[in-house]
Amino acid sequence: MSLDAGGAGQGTQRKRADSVRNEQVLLAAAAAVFVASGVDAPVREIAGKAGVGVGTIYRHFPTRADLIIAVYRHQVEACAEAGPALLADTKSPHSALGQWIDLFVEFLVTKHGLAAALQNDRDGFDALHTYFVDRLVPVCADLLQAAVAAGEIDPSISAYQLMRGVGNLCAGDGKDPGYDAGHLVKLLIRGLARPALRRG
Amino acid sequence: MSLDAGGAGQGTQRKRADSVRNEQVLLAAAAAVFVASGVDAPVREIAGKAGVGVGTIYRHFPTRADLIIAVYRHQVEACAEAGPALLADTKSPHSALGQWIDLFVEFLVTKHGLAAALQNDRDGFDALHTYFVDRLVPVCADLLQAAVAAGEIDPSISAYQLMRGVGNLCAGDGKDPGYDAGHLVKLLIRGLARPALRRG
DNA sequence: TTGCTAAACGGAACGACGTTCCGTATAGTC
DNA sequence: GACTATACGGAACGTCGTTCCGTTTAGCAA
Repeated sequence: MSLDAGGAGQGTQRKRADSVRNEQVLLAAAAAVFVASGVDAPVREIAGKAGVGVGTIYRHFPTRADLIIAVYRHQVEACAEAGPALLADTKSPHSALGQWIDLFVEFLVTKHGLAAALQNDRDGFDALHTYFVDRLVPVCADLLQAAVAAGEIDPSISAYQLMRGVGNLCAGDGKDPGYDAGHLVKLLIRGLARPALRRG
Repeated sequence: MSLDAGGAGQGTQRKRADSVRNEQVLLAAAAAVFVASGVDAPVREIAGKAGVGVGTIYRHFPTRADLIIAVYRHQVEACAEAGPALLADTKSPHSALGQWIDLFVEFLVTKHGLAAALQNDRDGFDALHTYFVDRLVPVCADLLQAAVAAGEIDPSISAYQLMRGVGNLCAGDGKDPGYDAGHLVKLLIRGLARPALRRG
C-alpha cells in the first residue's frame, strides 16, 4: 500500500539494484501472463516467465492478491502515462485513442481478476476502483477532446461512458470461445469516427 | 444433466438403496455446508458432514461443479415445493411468505457460488438461471397473491421484483462482516405488510 | 582489487486442495 | 447361505499457494 515510489528519501533503506530490477521484471511478466493465461495463472508460471524463483515473487509481493494489486496499479499508471505519449507521437488523435483503448482492454483482464482476488476485501477493491477511475477518465477525456478538436470524431460521448462501454464489452471475455471482446471494441472505436473518415 | 428422477423405468438400471440414500444425504450435507462455510468449502468437509468418504461424493457427482449444480437444482425444487406447504400450514400468508423468503435466502448462497463454479460454461449457467426463474417466480407469486387476498399486504410489488430485490440484497453477503443481508431482507418483508398490521 | 556482510536469490519442502484409484464391504438375488 | 454386481472408504496423486533456508551477490570500505 506504499505510495512511495522508491525515492531515496532519508530514513528509508536504499534498495539493491537487482531487487528494483526484479520487481519491474516481475510486474511486466505477471501482466503478460495474466493477459495470456488469465489471472488464475499459477505463480510458478509467472516466476518462469520472469526468470526468477518463486521465493523472489513472495519477497516482493507477500501474497498472490498483493501481486495482482501491484500489477493493477502498475497498469493504471502505464495506461495513464501512455495517453499523452500516444497523442504526441501521432498526427491522428483518433488513432491514438484506438491504441490507447487497446492498452486499456489488456488492462481490464487484470481488473476483472481483481474482484475474485479481493473477495474478502471489498473496501480495498472499492479504493482501487476509484483510484482507477480518477486516474484514467481524465486521460481518456483528453484523447477524446483532441480527436474532437481535430474534427475526427463527434463530441457525442463522455470519457466515462466510453470506458464503461468498453469495460462492459470485455466482461466475461476469454470464457466463451465464440466471443471476441477485442474485435467489438475495435468496431466501437471505429464507429466513433465522423462519417467522412470512416474507413478500415 | 439427467432429468429422470430415479424412477424404475425400463432399461434404466435399478439403483441400490444405499446409493439413493447417500445421494440425498450428500445433497443435504452439501447444502448445509455451503450455507455455513460458503461454496468454497472443501469437498472433505462435505464428506465428513455427510458421514461418507470422498470417493462416494465423486461417484455421485463427477466434479465439484456437478455437486454445486445438483445442490442448486435440489434447492430450487425444495424451495418450490415449500411454498404451497407453508401456505397450507399457516393462517397468515404474510408469515408464510416470510418463511419462504428465508429459504430463498439460504438458497441464494448456493446460487451465488454457482457463477464462480461455472466460469467456463456460461450457457449452462444461463440454462439453470432460467430454470430457476421459471420454477420459483410462480411460487412466490402465489404466496404474494394469498397475502394480498388475506388483506395482509398491498399488491404493490410483483413476485419477480421482490425476488430480484432480495437477490440483490444478498449479493456479496458474507464477505463484509458489517453487512447482514438476512436482516435487511426481514425488514423488507416486514415493510410489505399493510400499516395496520405492521408490528414486530 | 579484495574482503566483508546485509540483502536478495532460487527452488525444495510443506500443507491443503480437487480428483483418482483400488481393495473392501454390502445390497440384491437365487 | 452363497454369489456377484454395485457402491463404499480413504490412501494416494498431482497441483496449487506459501514458507523456509542454504547459497549467491550488490554495495561498500580498506
